[in-house]
Amino acid sequence: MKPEISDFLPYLLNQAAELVSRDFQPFYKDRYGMLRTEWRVLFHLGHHGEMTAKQICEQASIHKTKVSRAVTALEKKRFLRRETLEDDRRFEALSLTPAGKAAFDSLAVEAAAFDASLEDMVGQDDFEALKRMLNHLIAKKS
Amino acid sequence: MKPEISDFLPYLLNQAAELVSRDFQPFYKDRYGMLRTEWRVLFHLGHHGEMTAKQICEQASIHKTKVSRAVTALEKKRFLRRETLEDDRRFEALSLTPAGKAAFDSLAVEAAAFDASLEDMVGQDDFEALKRMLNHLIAKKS
DNA sequence: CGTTGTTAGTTACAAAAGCAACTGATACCT
DNA sequence: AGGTATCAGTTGCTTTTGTAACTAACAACG
Repeated sequence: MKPEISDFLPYLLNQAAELVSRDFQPFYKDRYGMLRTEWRVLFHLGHHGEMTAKQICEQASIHKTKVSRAVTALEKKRFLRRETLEDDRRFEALSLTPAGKAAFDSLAVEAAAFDASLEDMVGQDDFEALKRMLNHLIAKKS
Repeated sequence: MKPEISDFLPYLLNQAAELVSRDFQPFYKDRYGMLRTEWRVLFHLGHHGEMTAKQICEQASIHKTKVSRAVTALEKKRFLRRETLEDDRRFEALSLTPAGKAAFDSLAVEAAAFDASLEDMVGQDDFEALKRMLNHLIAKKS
């Protein structure tokens, strides 16, 4: 039997991620001029507070050069500040400035609304199940 | 209550898609020197037979410039041939050469095995449910 | 016809991502 | 201490992507 394209999970994940990301992009791009990686870094810092670049790399599975450039860009936008750790001067503690926090708060509200719209789209039960499965898959893979 | 990062569906989809894609990449990259978009185009042609570039764009939600370049690359690799449609000479019918079919067949087997390994990872019921939900989401979004 | 508009696909240029080599700092090992 | 290895983060260079303008073919309307 011929394999159906809609049966290959990597394809489905890519497609879904692509479509959903594209729809959310205007929120951080138009208002704040952020790139996707910048938004992701801001998101992580907003959620977890102070982190090092390495921690962001690991948690978000983003390559260190991408994070490095996003951090530089966010710093230039005055959304983030860095402070070298005194016990190990290779590390920098990254944290959001008040302006960064404000941007994060505002975007977090919009993200929540966007998420809710996705929930409406697929139905509440499926939505929870989908998140659970994706978390499971991510945990197994990373 | 603080929103958890693992509760934002676009983030989860991106993360899952990224991790899974990265794992499958070696199959088409190392053996055939293909890029991701090339593999996706090959995949579609392998499944659907003859198609135009536009049809691939629509079905796969890939931008036409990306498809155009992937088609050129696949043609250079002798995996694909184009034939201008006589009833409307703007269109080109794209089809796989025997070499392209062979590559597709081989990759389709590996893709199926890869998919099965993902099924093992998340469990059969969740796997089916996940695919169903993603298909549903994609249908609603595109 | 011929002019205007639209469509499939390409190309040129700019932005972003990937990769490998690098810097500065720490750890380890003798 | 001195030498080597390792690690966090950056930078330079190449590859890939995104955007907009373009070409060639068709359509519609006068």
